[in-house]
Amino acid sequence: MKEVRTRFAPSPTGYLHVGGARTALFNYLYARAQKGKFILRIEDTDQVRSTEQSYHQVLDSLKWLGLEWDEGPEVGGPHGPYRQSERLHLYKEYAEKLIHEKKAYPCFCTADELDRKKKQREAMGLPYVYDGKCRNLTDAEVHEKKAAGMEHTIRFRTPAKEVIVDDIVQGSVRFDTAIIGDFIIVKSDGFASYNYAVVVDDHLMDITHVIRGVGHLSNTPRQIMIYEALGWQSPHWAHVSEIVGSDHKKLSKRHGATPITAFRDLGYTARAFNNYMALLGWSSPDGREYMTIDEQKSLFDVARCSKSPAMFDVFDLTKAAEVDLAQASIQDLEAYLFPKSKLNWLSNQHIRATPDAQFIQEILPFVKNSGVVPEEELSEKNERLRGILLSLRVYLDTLGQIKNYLPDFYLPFTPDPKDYATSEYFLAENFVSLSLAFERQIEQMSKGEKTGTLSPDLVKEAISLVGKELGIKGKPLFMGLRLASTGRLEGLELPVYLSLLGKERVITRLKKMAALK
RNA sequence: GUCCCCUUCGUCUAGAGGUUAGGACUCGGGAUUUUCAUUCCCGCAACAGGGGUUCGAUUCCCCUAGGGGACGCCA
Repeated sequence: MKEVRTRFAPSPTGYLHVGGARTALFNYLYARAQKGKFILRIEDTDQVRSTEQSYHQVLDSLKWLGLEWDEGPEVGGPHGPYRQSERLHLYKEYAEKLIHEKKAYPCFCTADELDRKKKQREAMGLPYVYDGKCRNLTDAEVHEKKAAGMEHTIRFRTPAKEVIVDDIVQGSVRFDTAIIGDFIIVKSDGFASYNYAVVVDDHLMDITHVIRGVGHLSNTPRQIMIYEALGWQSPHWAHVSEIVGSDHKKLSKRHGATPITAFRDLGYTARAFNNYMALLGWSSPDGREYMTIDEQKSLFDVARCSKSPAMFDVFDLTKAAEVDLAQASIQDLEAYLFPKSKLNWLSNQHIRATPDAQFIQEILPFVKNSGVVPEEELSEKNERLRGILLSLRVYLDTLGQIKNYLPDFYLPFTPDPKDYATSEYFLAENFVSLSLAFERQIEQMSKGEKTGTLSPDLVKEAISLVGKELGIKGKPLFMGLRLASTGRLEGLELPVYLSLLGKERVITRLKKMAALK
């Protein structure tokens, strides 16, 4: 059987967003599932809008997601070049062939002229189709106009017929070519237009499956006609649903789509993000939702993709309704995230599943970014930091959230009496004696220990001794001590918590809390 | 306006001519955790509406409504 070859073909006219990234993911997963190849091609024939900066941004995003392409920019391959701007000679070659065979023709209509006609039609409420003014120019006329230096485009001579797109996702869809008309395949700047270039490239690159957004479905009959005109075989089509935002509008660069890099900067792992994107429009046969990328690579099938649009339900509209999420800073985006989204749940699951060493390595930049950990302790070898991070990981939906927990372990303790005014454990009569007894026990028991260290076992022992000494047990004992020694009513298991805080900080907190009374 | 597509819990979705319409996230309740989170259990919650076809329709067909997309010398 023929090797499956899929491709992702972004245009470098902006950043990569969820819509495009999910298309890339599907192409990648399908190629992997079929043991085929995944090709990256850059569609930069829009000379006005394509930028080098955008090109790098798109590649960076794909790399972060881990969607490694087998052929394409930077890695090369036997079907190159992989940037359309470097394939101009190919488009020219086949355009000439089409003209020679009278399947395409030069058109000298100006943009202004066309624009005027279009507006007229629209004013009458009619759809615009090219009127075919240049369709039947004689060779002499063409010659003459060219000699006069008139700019021209090349139009495809659309046959009157019905084209059927046989689509893996959408089924059979019929189109009447009368509403398409003769369309431009080469622009007046000599660059191929999308519908033409994509056919030449896909054919020459031996693409077997075109997986893309359903927005392209209505372009497909044009492409099929070109395949036919050139005597080539069409690839298999798979038009997957679009992704819409919480407002039910398609995600696009102009409309609320957040750059992929923003999710990286927020502290989502690529593993979690891919998992979430895979679930947008696709479901695994057994219904499993938490999946590693390897599982996705073996399970993915474009035939299981849904036709109806999927909502990227990650931002809280009640907070972000009037905001342009595409422009928002990371800080702002964080505030607009819906804290209980499925993405966050998946992200938390993936963070927990990450091997320790990898987790530490991945979170370190975010730890650094929090700005509260001293430079000399900012290392994956630092035992205390490792302990803190590993203990805290179950709380994290994103790696970026670590900054909410770190100050407690690294910044000076400054309790505010107001916070405790109504706390039953603080108000308890024995609060101070509990505190004093605990401090004494800790001091006494840790005499022989290394400076600063406080083992969980030692803390456990101290707690029970204090309980016996003062005749307190149960919740009042544990919660009282928790408040007295940490200043908080929630957090890690107390012995672990205090051990990570270290002896000095615990003693300081005990003193400060007791002094508040 | 023309053409195309879509519509199952709030969200992601499974499903199939006969099911108590299933799962996941969220939410509510309970248990465990001497705290919070976790974990576990239980629960709330859906086939857009109207016509057909059929013994039987949420599933097939038509219409309506709503939504989306395409109608470029953008991709």
